[in-house]
Amino acid sequence: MAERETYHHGDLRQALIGAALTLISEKNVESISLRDVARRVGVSHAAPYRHFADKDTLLAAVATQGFQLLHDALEEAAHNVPDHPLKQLQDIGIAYVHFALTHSSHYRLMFGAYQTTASQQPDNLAEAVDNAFMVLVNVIIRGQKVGVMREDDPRQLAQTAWALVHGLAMLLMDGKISEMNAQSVTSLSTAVIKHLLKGIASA
Amino acid sequence: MAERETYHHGDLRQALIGAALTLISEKNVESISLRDVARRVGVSHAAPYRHFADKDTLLAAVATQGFQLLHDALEEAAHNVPDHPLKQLQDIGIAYVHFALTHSSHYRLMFGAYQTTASQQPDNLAEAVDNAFMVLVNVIIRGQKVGVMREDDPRQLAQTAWALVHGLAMLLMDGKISEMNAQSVTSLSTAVIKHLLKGIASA
DNA sequence: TGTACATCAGTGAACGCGCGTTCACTGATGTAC
DNA sequence: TGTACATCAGTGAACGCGCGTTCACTGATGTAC
Repeated sequence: MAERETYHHGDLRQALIGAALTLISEKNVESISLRDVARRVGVSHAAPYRHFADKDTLLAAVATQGFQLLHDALEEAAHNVPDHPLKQLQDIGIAYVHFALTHSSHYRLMFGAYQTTASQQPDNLAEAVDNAFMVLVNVIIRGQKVGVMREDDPRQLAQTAWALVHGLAMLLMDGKISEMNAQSVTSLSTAVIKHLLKGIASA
Repeated sequence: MAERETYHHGDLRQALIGAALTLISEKNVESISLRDVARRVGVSHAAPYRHFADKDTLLAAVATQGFQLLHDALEEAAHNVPDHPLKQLQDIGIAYVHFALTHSSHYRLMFGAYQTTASQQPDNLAEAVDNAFMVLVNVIIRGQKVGVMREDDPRQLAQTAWALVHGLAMLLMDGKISEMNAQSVTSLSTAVIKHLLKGIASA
């Protein structure tokens, strides 16, 4: 597609990741092919093999980038009310669901089944996942220090919160929960998260 | 594979669904093909078209059957302590996660992305989904009547619980939450669900 | 500044593959008389 | 009880397809002297 004046691309690696991302936002993850991605960049379909061992490795890189974006989105949400951990946790949750729904195809890739079986699982993927997760954990630890959250294992509380927003996002994406009664996704998320917060807040 | 003595199969429709289920339990959903399924039953690869419009329709039938199984598993869990809605809700949640993890490939199909885009969405799929969901709703309504649960919208409380267990099951299946510290899935599920229950129980 | 050479990035043809779906067919079954 | 015929289930060849990956290659780049 794109025209190149030089024989060498310059930064084909990043370009391929970017193209994969664009394609993912256009159609669903399963139906994008390595050849599609190469076409998009305007490069022969064998060229990607100079930068990625195989298709899965490229997709893993895209997934890694997704977790970095997610991390940034959560961090940003956390910075709005830095002194109110409970509200912070709520905002992070809402931002989480919002991110998932506005990047649904990317999000699906990040959590896709094949990731588990992928031949090459780059270490920075696991690291990126953990970074995003730690945003939750840290807010909870702060909440406990300030005395507004229960003194349970903070990682387990974070896993609970994660499970809730992940599940909500997925059910919405897959159409299993329909936003009936003209209820917006945000207000539904808010309500759902508040139920959990009642369980997390110290009595 | 299987030998047939008669030209006509008898109940090819059910046999195909069954074979698809077996294949799904052996490998992941994306990699099973219609031809695989037909081979398994010992029938030509064109034969399924006498019973299903296309591949998606067959898979939708398999998904529907999955939701019926899930419904039965949840009902069974609910019947153990019929007079204690909070405990009941907890048991249902644990049973839910257990079902998902012991039928992971089937479960993935039930919630798969393609379901949303499927050409033929049989009405009994939506019905089966709703039946399973109603197990949750009904327990909550009973809990409210008995006065042990908050008086929020029961459907929304049920959606919250659903999101939690769905998310937990998915994160575990996808290896995003690892059962570290030799903590069993059941004890993790129990702990996670208890956090939510604190939010749902009436103060 | 110029040249030789190693290294690396991208090419394009080719491989083998299995898929979903269609089609004209044939074998089996049931029903009306 | 026997026959004619419509209906339906399953067959097997064929279609067109795009995929992931490999390979020997060529064009570009940088570095040592």
